[in-house]
Amino acid sequence: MENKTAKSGAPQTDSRPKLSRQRVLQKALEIADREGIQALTMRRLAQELGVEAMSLYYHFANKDRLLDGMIDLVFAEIELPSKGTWKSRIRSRAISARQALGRHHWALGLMESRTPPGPATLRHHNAVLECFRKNGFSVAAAAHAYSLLDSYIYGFVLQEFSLPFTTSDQAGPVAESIMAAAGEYPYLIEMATEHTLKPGYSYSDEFEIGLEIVLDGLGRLRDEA
Amino acid sequence: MENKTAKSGAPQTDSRPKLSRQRVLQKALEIADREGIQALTMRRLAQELGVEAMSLYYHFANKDRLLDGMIDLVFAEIELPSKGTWKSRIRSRAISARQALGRHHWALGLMESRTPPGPATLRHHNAVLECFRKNGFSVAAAAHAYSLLDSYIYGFVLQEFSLPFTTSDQAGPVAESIMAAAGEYPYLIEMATEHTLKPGYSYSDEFEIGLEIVLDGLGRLRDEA
DNA sequence: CCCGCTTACCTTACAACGTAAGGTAATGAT
DNA sequence: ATCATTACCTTACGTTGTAAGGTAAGCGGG
Repeated sequence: MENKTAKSGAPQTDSRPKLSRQRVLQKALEIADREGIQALTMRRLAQELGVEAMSLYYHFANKDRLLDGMIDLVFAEIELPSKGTWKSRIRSRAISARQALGRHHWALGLMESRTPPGPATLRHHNAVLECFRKNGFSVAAAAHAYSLLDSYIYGFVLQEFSLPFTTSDQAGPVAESIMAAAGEYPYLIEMATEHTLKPGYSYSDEFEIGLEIVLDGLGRLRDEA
Repeated sequence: MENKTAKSGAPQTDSRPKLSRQRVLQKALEIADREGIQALTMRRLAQELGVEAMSLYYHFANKDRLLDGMIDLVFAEIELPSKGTWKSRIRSRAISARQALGRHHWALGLMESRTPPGPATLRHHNAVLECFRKNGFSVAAAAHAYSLLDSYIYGFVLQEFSLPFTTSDQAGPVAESIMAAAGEYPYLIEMATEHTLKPGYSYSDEFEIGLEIVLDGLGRLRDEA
């Protein structure tokens, strides 16, 4: 016990709580964004909040519930535009979704094995479905559309962050190790030398290209039924 | 030391190694598939292989390298069909990819933060690119096509497994908790009652629907250039 | 005024984790 | 016969999530 002469650290002279669900969640996001999800430990989180680890368990049943809350916060960041054609609205919400998931790229890794979606997530999905349904999509078509669209968004972000590089000028070491096994992968090499390694290339740019193809597909889906 | 009178367990009377990269990786896959990735600990894995935990470190520098190997094994399971039109070949490899990722649905969660791709992964990507390039896709078009296609596949699997249910008859408790917040999410409820909760519905069926839309888009992409 | 309840945080403790450091028995080469 | 290499084991350490229970402050009712 090298912990003060009398009692514990700061005996809570103020009456107001130091912690709150929101404060904890925000700090958790901050740590995960800054140093990766593996750096987010209960002790570390507590420390940055100026409390002890076990205090967090007053606000969250366990770490998984905290992670659930973090995911819901990410979904809350995705904006649902209210103006324009259905296509432009869906497009800008897709771009916003990619940005949000990109800012917190630990989020996708947490999605497997998550419990029931939080309120922000539900509100979000509801709003997107509303956009489809109010613009000529049948219920079935809306289901197909939403599945395709979000699959594309999630998958793209996943690939974007599992890629060892994003822009051509940071591709050095990886490219070399692939080139090392030279003749084995001719088409990979062609792609690298003639496309992805060209100056100015950035995988991020692929997002909107694919998105337009998806949106065209959704339009056709709508007009068929 | 309650560990035998003389020495340790089985003093390795046989000359042949009990362990090998492949044997370890296969058992690791098995455990992760059976009980989830969080059940895959070095001690547990070693135990099921009949050795001690530290023995694994002779074959893998650390746990991350083992996880890398597991991912490469998953990619090795994806078959690359060699017959048919480009569309049918790409389609069946997409279906195969979904199946492989579905059999090992921890794989996607590991993809973030992975080190350079393994040989099976490289061979796989090379083969898919070959299929595009030999069938009228320009280098740029092949890049777009591959990005879109795999984004869709990865994203779909991700959604499929982050969904709390897959078929309509196991949707009970989740549906109820959403219905509880009744008026809040009208379009979510419409979707549920008129589509996803209908008997016979299975989200898995959405995959091929979206896939056809994607494939159509790829065809148009090819023919434009 | 005091007494007990609730709220919000703390202390201690533990089992399980990844793995560093070093040991050892068998095999193969010289 | 010697010695290095291979393949596995023992022990130990620091870190993790969290169970169990403690405590101090504020509040409401008698």
